[in-house]
Amino acid sequence: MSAKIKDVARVAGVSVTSVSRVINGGEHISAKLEKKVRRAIEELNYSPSLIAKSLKRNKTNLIGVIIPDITSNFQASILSYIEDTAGKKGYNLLISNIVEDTDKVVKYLNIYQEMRVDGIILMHGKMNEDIRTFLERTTIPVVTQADLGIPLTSVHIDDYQGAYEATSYLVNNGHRRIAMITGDLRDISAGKHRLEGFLAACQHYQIEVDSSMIKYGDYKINTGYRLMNELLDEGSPVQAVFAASDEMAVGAINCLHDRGLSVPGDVSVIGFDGSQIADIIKPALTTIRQPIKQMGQVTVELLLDLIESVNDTIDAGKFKRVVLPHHLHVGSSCRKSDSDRERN
Amino acid sequence: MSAKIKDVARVAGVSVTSVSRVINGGEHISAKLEKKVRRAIEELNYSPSLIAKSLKRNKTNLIGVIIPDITSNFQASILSYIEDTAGKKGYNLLISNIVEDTDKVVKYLNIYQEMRVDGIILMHGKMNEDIRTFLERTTIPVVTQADLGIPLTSVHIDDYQGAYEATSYLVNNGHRRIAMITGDLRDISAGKHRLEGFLAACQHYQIEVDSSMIKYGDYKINTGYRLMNELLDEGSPVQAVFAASDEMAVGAINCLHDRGLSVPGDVSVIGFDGSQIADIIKPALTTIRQPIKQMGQVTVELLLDLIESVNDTIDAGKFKRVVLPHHLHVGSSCRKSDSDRERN
DNA sequence: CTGAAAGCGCTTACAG
DNA sequence: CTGAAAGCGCTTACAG
Repeated sequence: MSAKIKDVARVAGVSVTSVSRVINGGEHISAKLEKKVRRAIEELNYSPSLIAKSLKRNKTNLIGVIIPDITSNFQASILSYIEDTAGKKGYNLLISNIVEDTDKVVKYLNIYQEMRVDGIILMHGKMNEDIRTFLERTTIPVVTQADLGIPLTSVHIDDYQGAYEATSYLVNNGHRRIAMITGDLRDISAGKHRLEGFLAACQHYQIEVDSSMIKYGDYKINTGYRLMNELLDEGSPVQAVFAASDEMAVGAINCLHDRGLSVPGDVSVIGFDGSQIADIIKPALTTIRQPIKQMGQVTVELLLDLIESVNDTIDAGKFKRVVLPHHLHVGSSCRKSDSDRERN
Repeated sequence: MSAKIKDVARVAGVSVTSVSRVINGGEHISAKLEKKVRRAIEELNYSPSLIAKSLKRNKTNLIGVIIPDITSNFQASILSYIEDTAGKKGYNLLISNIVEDTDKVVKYLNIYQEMRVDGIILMHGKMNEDIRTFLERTTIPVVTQADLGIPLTSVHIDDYQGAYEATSYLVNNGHRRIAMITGDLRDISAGKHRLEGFLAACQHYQIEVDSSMIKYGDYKINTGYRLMNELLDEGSPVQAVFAASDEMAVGAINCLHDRGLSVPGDVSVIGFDGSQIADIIKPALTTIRQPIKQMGQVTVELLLDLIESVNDTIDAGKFKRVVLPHHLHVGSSCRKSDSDRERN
């Protein structure tokens, strides 16, 4: 139905080789020939098939992205920078929203493989055997935004350290009964490291933390609300809560408000991520800010490096771990004590 | 480097035709042959090329989606339902985030055309000549979530009516000085219709509205904040504000708070969309709720109908306009008067 | 039930 | 500077 390169060649009265050359540029061609071809393209409203081109060139300019939850503002923001950076380099994004369901990952990875994407970006932090097997076997360049315990190029912050700092901040402002609303146990990267950072800080400051003070969530607002409720119902009174995501922190704050407790008057709340939601909520959320823009950009840049060096035997098997800086952003959701002698 | 169908055929000792048949199913093949092929596939870790398959079958199972701003929770939510519905039907999404920059649209539409996507979803509401020309020429099925003034299948709510209801709600609760923070003038769908609905309601209730009471924005939080500031600085005191998006409403509320004004004590604020942000903000936002899940699902269903009927001459040229129901969701961001005799 | 061969729409050595 | 022809990795009539 639509015109092919052959049709253009016929109408222009030249060979398909020449048509291909004027479209792709590079080689020298006479102005006269070019004009004829351009006219024919215009006349036929010709649009070259990237599918045929991809098959021939063995390159699709496609990047597959696995994202845990696109409705998370933090993740959507990273994705927007990934899209922007990739788009400027001529790459398009194939996106799979796994809704935190790890079982879907392998299914999509296989589709990416069959689509012959040039590279894959993994934003999730959970693992299973199928994923591991796929990643070990594939020859497609991969960059992950988590520490999956596999020799893979990755870019992320130091989650352990971030959690340690968040907890220390609470301690240094006079809190002793600190609860944590953490991530999924199966999240072996951010989730695991943030919990470990919390526990390490508690140990350092000789703060007792029993299991009733730790609730496992999934980074979502509603979960933060529900777990805060459990915390208030079950345990001894808490002075502060460290949530492993801003969204759970917001859920916790809303729960506290609904139960007539003031933040930070009665309970301090600190979040993690530094997404937009932290700024719009009242009180403004104190949180660990991740460098969102940089994470998106660096991820794509590293992936493109891998894609372009895929034939260099020199770089074969090399991978990088990039740890980006985070920082504590102080809002108004934590009570401040005057005696914070040990800040930072 | 990786195995082709030819390799599988060689290892299995059969023809490529047979390999293709066991992979795609459908035709009858002997159990013995199938076993040989399966074993070879396993042995070679063979992954069929969807690129080659697409070229041959003239079908990519790709859907291109143009999204104005993926960091908007409302849009991201719709996208997640689009992704889910499409994924279940075996389609993958190619996503382009245009960051509200209409000039990017045609660029991406052309890429979609070259990628031979099976269908296109348009989430934006702005138009220009290039977009119009493309849409009139293309043979690719398109579904839009706006009324672009072109014979195209579309699914959206009645924005005019929604805005009319929102404004009426404010009036019926005793407000007379009502400002509107609306969308971009170039948004000829939602933006235009919501403004018209507002103006019509004002006229109906004989409410005077001068141009200083209307501010043009872009649906984002920061813009809502800035425009609310302008409203307070310039004009006579407002009693209520109708924002054309929840995000701008939240920005307006934060601005009011920062200036020491109470919502809804001093000023009522009503939003539009019914995204998650409406629920998490304090006070809970009164807003016009759009059926987000349904919008995503119906959009994909209609697009798949178009894709599958593309060869039916009977359906050629037919298009549908689907108008989905919205409803007023009452939160706590609007002052309620006892004398609301005319409540809808 | 199975296979040889043409063809999908391009690109790219190779030759002139 | 230009073109004929092979080939990218599949699918699918057609024949047996």
